[in-house]
Amino acid sequence: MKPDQSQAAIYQLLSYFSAFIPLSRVEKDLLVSKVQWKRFRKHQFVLQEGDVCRQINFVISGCLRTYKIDEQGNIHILQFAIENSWINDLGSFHSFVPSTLNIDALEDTEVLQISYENLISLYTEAPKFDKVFRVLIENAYIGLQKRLLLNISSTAEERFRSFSETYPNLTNRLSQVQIAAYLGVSPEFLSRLRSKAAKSSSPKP
Amino acid sequence: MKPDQSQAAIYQLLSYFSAFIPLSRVEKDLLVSKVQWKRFRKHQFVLQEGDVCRQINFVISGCLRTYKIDEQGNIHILQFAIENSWINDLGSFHSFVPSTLNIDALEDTEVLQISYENLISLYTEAPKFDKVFRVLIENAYIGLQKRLLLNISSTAEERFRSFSETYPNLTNRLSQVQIAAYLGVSPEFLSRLRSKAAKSSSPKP
DNA sequence: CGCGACGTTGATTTGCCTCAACGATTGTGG
DNA sequence: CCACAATCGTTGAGGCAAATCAACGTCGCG
Repeated sequence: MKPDQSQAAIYQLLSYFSAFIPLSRVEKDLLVSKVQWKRFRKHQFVLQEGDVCRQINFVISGCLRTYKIDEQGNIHILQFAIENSWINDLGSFHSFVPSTLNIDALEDTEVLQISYENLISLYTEAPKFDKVFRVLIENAYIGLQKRLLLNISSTAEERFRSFSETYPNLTNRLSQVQIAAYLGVSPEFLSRLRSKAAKSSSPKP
Repeated sequence: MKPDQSQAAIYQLLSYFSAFIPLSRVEKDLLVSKVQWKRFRKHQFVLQEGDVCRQINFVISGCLRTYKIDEQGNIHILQFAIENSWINDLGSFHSFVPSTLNIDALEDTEVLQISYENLISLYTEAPKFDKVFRVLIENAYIGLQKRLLLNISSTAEERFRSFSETYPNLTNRLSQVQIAAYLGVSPEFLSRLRSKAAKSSSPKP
């Protein structure tokens, strides 16, 4: 591990875990020994389509996104990850198959990574992490289910409202192109939705 | 536990687990002591909107569905569960909040249930089940992610083709109304898709 | 038997996309 | 530090995918 920045990053990771489950000194040390600090520049790839996803990523600062490119070349965003979020391609990670997804940086970003081998040994040496990651992924599953439901049952307008309310910070931080690709609408249509929403919320005299 | 049918059900559950992780005699006995056999008639509710989801369900035979009713009264299906599938509302189950989802039976159905208390004690007494359920939910997450991607990036026609290929058995077993509510299209439109697909695959002379 | 779900088909409407053009902003290399 | 390119957000016109509404035959079930 590098000193300096990585020390602060590790402190952040431990705080994150402590917030929802207490870890012993031994467990903390073990965890720290398994993570690796890394930095990505804006536009840099964290994972490229065709490669196997070999580590899970915990974002310390900045912003990453997971997306897929379809046959027509359109981008569809599965997930954004800002500070204190996890991001990776679980399917590829667990089955060692080449990923069909891309992960890249929307801002300069710091992450802590855990490789597959390290994660396995983490589970083996401290089974409590089975529980920790079970809870983490349960929450991710619940969130994903909500999003799917919103997608199959709502109009683009409702999805956008819901997104703005759920992630008010992301709404300013991301460009509309990114948000449109996440909501599954064209940037042009999102623009119309926004102007419509602005009009109805503050009717100019 | 009841004898007879429930014995066969328990055997089925143990086979299911053994297929992807070995369990010791002790772990098997513990698991068995935590489950309860139950039967639901066609149309019967397993979970109703407004109630807290208090157990997870493993389907032995038959078919259940999770769905949501929107403001206009339309039904949107999140999941079907046939033999050897799990079904429940995880969000409600873990947070003790009233569910916004319904689960009911599309056929007469047998399940094995594990209550919240029993699941917690199962985790406590045999931490290996943390790992077991971590893996289960990881797989569920991966599947859900695929479905979401399909929904935001594909036309109804592609989604239907994908569904037919992924679940050929369900395609016959379920009514088109159910499949339409799962795919997020109107039953009428699904009907048109089907007739179009039939035409193109076997062009009548 | 009769009633209500189901599947089908037609006509019309609508939510959203595509293509295109335009300023405003960003960023990049000379 | 400026010039030029690239990206972004906006707006308009036209088109397509899918919803809606409606009518009709069929089937299973009480």
